[in-house]
Amino acid sequence: MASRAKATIFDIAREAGVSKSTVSLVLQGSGLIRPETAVKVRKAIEDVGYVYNRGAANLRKAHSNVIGMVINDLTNPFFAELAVGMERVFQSAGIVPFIANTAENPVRQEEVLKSLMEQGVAGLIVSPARGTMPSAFRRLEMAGVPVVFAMRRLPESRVPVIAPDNHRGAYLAAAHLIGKGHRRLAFFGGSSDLVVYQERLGGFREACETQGIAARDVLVIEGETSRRGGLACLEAALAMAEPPTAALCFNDAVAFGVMLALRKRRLEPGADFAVVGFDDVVEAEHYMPALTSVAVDTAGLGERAAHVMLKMIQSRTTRAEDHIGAVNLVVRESCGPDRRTRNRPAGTGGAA
Amino acid sequence: MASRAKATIFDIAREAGVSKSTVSLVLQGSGLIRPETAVKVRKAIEDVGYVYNRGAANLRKAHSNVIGMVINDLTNPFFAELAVGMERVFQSAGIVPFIANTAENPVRQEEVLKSLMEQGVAGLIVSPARGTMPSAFRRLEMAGVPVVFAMRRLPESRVPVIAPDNHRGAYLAAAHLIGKGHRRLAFFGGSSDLVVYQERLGGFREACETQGIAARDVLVIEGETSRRGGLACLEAALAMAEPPTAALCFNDAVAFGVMLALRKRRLEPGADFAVVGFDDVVEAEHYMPALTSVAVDTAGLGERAAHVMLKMIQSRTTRAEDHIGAVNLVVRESCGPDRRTRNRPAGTGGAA
DNA sequence: TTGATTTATTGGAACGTTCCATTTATAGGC
DNA sequence: GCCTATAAATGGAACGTTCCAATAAATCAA
Repeated sequence: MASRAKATIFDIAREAGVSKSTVSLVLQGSGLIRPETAVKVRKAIEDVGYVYNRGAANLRKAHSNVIGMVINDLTNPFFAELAVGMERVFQSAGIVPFIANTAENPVRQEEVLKSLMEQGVAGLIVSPARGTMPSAFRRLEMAGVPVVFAMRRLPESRVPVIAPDNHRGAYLAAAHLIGKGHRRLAFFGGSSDLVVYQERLGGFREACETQGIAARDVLVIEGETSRRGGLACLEAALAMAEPPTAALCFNDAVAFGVMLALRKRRLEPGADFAVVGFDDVVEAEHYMPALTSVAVDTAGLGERAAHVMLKMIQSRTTRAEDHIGAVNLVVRESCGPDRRTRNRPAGTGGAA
Repeated sequence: MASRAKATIFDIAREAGVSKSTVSLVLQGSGLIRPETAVKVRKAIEDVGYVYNRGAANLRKAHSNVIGMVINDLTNPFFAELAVGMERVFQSAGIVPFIANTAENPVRQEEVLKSLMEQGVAGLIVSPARGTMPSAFRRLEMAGVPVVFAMRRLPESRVPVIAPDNHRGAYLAAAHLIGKGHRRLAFFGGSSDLVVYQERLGGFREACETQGIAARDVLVIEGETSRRGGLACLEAALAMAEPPTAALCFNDAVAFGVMLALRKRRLEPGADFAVVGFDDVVEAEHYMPALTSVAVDTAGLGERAAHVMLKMIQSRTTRAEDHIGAVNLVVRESCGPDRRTRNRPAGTGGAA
């Protein structure tokens, strides 16, 4: 019952009447030991309540089986979905990934990375915090620990990236809006220190140019990538002289904020102002109205990142190909046609 | 640039022209070494790109500084909030907690716990997966690892629990509904194999009895604790002969599902059917209509759990007091009066 | 100067594994 | 029976730390 000092491989060796080496072999499932012996040993392990000391083992083995996942914002359901995808593949490889949150704080991130390294992780999947210095991952690189960036990338870094095709996603979304007759468009939320932001905004701009929207008719408002940020963006936009009639949001959280702000002003998202999100989190489908959003196959990206990581570890390299995931626009109910265009054809009722 | 074999304490000793012991002392911030020596050593550490091997250290030190958090459903924002609270206090103690997800799967949970133990965690904060066998934590207990249950408890277990006052919360919510004139009440979602469920349902029932609601007028429908579950519950309820006019939901996710189902049927949550959630996740406030919910101070509970854990580790005990957190009902817009009652006083308009 | 005290530094033995090189037991070939 | 081949089990050294006991250097009291 009560536990004296922790049991070691020696204790169980004595218990089973074999040598420590034999126990070690059993622990590793070696085929060298006689089945009956193995059984005997396993019983002793059970009886004594032995717990394997991976730290000690790693001292010799050089490679642990711990993989860390460093996330910039645990409260964003998006990252939970990403984690779930990763876990699926790690689980089947017998690995338990450890998740750590940096809360979008580079200093905290530094601590987290340090701790993970000290723990002797075999590899790291990271969504870097905003404002991460390029140097932040130097230590990892020096130590030869495989690192994969998921969703976000750093300006100049040779770390492989698994991310969706942000440019294309934004392009599709903007084109959709324009196709619906909107002529004054906005891009809401995010900030320019994020590479993702550049990419999404780039796609948005390209669509506008290609489809003949004048530069002065596109409004870009940076802001927090949260509901609150979206709310602020919409308020700012509607305060302008000639406000936009549609917006592509940096992500779904921003879009939800925008819809909320519209409701507060007794405007109907979709009918009165079109909004498109990005990421297509599960809530998007369940919103009222359901949010049109760029689906990035989050869980799939997570799986992909995990696979790449596994391969890197296996081939003990620190390099790998980037992977840009396909995206597609999921059209739901959050963007009707521009009202001005809409009034010309048959008058459709008001309530959605 | 390229990294040869990992640098050890010996390498940096040679580099700095001191002994390994001195380096070790510096690493631990001992006051015994001369400041200038310490500086010299620290420089060498930097130059060589040394990373501390905590596994090796733990071999001697017996106590690591790793704390694990085992969560049953990472995709529920509720748990992210809990984690954030914990992280706040661990961070100030210089500890990086590792989070692992069990996805509500007892088998996976077993693996996760095993892995964490092997890693030599100093303590574990756990929200056990549904269907966890009481024996699942025996090993931990045998090994003397401090464990705290957060939010959920196991039927018979001496592990300290940090949880909200579920009974009281449910009581308050039900009383609120009854006070609004509702006479046919439902309890939606959750399943009876969860202790939390028993507690919440108990509070609900007590309120009904106390306030004179006949037993045959209270409807209990178990279901998934997710949006989807809520949807199903509402459908089932409305299909009955004399459907309820209000529901307390097991948690906010269920409540969101219920509201969604109402909308699908062109019913207005609040006006046509009252719904109350439980947990008061951040989204509750931002829903349309804003969800009345039982606030449990999730982050506060997380902080509390972390503090208890720290204290247990410090006093090397495996026992601690339970902590039942205060709750309060946050009234928003998701529950108007019973329609029948409402028609009697002055006619208030329809739209909320 | 000498010894006692304090201050800095150091060597060596653990810690719990793995893995290589051996040893011991078992079987096979002749 | 003896030698060899195969199978099964073992002892010892190593892994990178910590910590104790011991040493070396500096300071002080006489």
